[in-house]
Amino acid sequence: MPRASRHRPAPDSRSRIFAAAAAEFAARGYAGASVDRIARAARLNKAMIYYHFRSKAALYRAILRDTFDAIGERARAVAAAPLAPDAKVRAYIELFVQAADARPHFAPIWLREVTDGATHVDRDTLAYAGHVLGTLAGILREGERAGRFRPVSPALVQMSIVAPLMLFLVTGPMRRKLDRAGGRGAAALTRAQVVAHIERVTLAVLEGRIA
Amino acid sequence: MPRASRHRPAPDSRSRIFAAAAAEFAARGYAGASVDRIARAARLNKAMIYYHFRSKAALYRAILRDTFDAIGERARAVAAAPLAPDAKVRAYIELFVQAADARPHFAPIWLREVTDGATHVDRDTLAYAGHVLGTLAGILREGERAGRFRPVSPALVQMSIVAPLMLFLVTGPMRRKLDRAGGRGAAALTRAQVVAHIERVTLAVLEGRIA
DNA sequence: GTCTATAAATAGATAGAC
DNA sequence: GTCTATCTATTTATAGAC
Repeated sequence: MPRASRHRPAPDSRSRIFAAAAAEFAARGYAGASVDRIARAARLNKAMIYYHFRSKAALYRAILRDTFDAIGERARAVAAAPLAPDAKVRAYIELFVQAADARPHFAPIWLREVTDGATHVDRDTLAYAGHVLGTLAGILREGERAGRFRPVSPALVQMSIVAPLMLFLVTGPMRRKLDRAGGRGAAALTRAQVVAHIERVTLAVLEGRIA
Repeated sequence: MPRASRHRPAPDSRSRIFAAAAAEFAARGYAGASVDRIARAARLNKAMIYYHFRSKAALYRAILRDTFDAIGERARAVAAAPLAPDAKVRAYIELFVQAADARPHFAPIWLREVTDGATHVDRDTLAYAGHVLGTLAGILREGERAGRFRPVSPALVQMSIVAPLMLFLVTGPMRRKLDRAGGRGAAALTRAQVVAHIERVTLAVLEGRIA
């Protein structure tokens, strides 16, 4: 979590606001989130939020930016690592799993932001998201040149990776309710199952191993 | 779109509210939607909404219910049709594509509802959603018994089908902005491409054709 | 840095005339 | 069925004391 000034230690209040806001935006979405509730969760009052952040929108953008900085950095590291193409793809998938661990609120926030038509993100953060996709495109191109991958649209691959993962992460409560209201074992699905499935399928498609 | 009474023809105002509300909920989510804006879009005033529907929540639930009625009915038809297991799976996938055509606002609304933790749906509609998943489970079991499918978790299959499709449907504006802010061809992805990919991969997994 | 108090706009919902 | 007017609660945001 970044802070306002690099000269002084981060005041505890700012990071408390940051964490409370991430939880609130994740749970209720941008429109549903209340600055008052964020303040209460951070054990502060509203005025302190406006002391640290220009507005509700600026606070929201700071959270999005923070995550994309982290994902973008890791994505570049994966692309630059001395790994075979298939290992890079696996590492690229792992990257999002780890990002979900480190920032559990990112999946719901980003899913909503996308559904909102990307109306609240700033250009810079959007450019960061573009770079992540660009990194995947680079990995795929490398695999093609090495004769290991078939040509597949990077956007399609990205969606096949991220969509099931995000939806799994977000459907926890819903799957439990579904089971309670009819029982079909949807709640028993594990993250490991989903990730293994994504890795297996993605590499099979890229390596042309689908008969 | 259902109406309040089956004895009199549906008043135009009710269906106008229904359509305007679907668009508003899709664009802004439950919390972000404004009853006032829905009324204006329907060329009516707020009071008329409360004349036809008990509350904002009831209006929202009516929209969810309407779609799940339609999907549930089609799902049952697919399961009961005299088709081979692989054809049934293809038809099951098609079902969601057609539902997205008939009700373009369903994908964003359902994606948000799920992200909200399924807090606004009523039990009955949730049970309907459960039946749809149950139908898929039946198709898969039938394929297993016929020796055509390997055993795979129905919830995992459902997620692999619906997640990329929904995310594709919802990311239109976002993908266009992504291309404008860096250009990676994300906007060029077509629905046909996505659906073909989903069908190919789903059947390959079920039929054990992944080496 | 942290607070209370409050402004100003908007929300969902209702009363009651026609 | 359709309207205007309004009640009440909640929203984002700010002023100003400490």
